[in-house]
Amino acid sequence: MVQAPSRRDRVRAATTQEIIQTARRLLVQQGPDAVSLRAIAREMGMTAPALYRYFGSHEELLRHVVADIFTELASYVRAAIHDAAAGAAGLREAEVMAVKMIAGCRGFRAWTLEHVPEFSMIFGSPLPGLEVLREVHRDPTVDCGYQFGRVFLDLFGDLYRRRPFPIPADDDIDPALAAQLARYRELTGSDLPLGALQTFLRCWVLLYGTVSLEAFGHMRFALDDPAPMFELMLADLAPMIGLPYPLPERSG
Amino acid sequence: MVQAPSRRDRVRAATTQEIIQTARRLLVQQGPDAVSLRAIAREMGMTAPALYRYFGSHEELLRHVVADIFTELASYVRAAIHDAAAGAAGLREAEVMAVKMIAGCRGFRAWTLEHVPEFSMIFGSPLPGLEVLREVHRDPTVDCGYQFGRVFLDLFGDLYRRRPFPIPADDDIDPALAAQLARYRELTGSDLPLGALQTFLRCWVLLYGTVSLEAFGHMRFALDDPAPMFELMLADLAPMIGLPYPLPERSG
DNA sequence: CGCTTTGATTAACGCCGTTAATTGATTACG
DNA sequence: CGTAATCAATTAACGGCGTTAATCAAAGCG
Repeated sequence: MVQAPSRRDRVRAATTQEIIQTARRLLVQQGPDAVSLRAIAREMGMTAPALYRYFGSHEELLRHVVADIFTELASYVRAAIHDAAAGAAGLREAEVMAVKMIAGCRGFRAWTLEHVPEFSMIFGSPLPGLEVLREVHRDPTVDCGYQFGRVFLDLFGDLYRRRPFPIPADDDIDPALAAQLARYRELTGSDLPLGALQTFLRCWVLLYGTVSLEAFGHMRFALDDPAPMFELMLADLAPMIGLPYPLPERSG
Repeated sequence: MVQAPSRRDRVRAATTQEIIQTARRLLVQQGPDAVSLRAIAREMGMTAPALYRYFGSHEELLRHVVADIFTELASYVRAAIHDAAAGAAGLREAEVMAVKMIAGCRGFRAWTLEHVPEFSMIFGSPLPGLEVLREVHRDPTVDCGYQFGRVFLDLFGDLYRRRPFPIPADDDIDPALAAQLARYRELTGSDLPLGALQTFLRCWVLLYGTVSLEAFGHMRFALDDPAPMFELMLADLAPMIGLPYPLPERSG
């Protein structure tokens, strides 16, 4: 049986949240190097060691910040999908699904470009010493990362069930990959065929590559404004999942 | 008229190179946080302020490290392409080109996986305050980045001239993109049509996305070993540039 | 009331980038 | 040759960092 949280625990949780939000504000306003224990404490009218009541280390605090960012990104993308679906009432089902998928991808990009420091924190080079922890402690980062992945996976599954598109047969999938896809399917409790999961991951590679190149500025060697490349990517992505693209748009 | 470098200048350049190599060794052996002026100096039997004779700041030193890494990566990929070409003597021209292109991509991935810290440094989230400098100081980072890009661009151009593949006509390219592609073509002195450059950048997005997802571990939410995804990406990439894939391989 | 727990403090350690002042060696040249 | 200038390095110091230990005041509670 789970105990109801005491008043002190609630205060504690609230303070924890304040710390995370302060850290995010520093991240956004002054860059990643400004997210120091001392700066956060200063900002909150405390001293640095006080934060050790809430987090075991600077790195643990950062992992909670990452988790918070993942959660916000997930709800942002969910909202973008939801809004697009509302705006697409009356269209045929295939088109509604296309609108939702495109909106999810565009939402991901829009959030990223508005939150480059946060994006860097969750999708850039991993914090040193993070990977080892993946399986050890229950890391909030991992759970929230999964939660974000689920937004796209659910949408993708919805699309596949309503409007199945061509996917490779199990026998056409590299056995080494198929085994891992099966594990992933089990992990997520999905009921999609392996081929659909493979296509899902190919889409994720496309989306992540395009958006992170743009966010990190690694396309500036050629382009000042990589926005058209994103649309090109969508044009590549849509036929992979049986969607019409470009859509009949109602607004630019 | 350019003066011959004096003995002192040569010593200076040699020391500069030693510093950069020491920094890289620290990066590889002890991670990005270990690349501090003090640690580098310690490693070289000096004190930290001495390094200011060679670099104006810690960040400037890091930019030179980045440039050095770019240069090494470029020559690694060039060598991989060269070796593959040597091994493909006797095949038909289309197949030779395919072998070279695939070897370049595989070389890029292989180097990355063997040099994850270095890859993170040059292709991860940009160092804070870097982007503003792009146009101001002559930054070695930028030049060496271009030099790396040229490896693939040259190979790509070679391929297109020998075995033209379908590309979009100029009129089918988003005007906003076409203008930038024209600028890029001018910058690089290339003679490729805009459509080929567009295809080139789409390939770069695919390659970068796949490799960086793998290097940064952002695919571990689904796959322990993303290697099969790389081969899938190659299978997507090859038809974009008119190459047969999979190739008749001589060794796994 | 007294004891414990809680949440904070201050002081300190060793690290960092950076600057200023200084020192020793080497070079340049009158 | 001898002296002045230059160069490459040093030491000392500043402020900031993460982290730890010792301390302290208030709250909770028997």
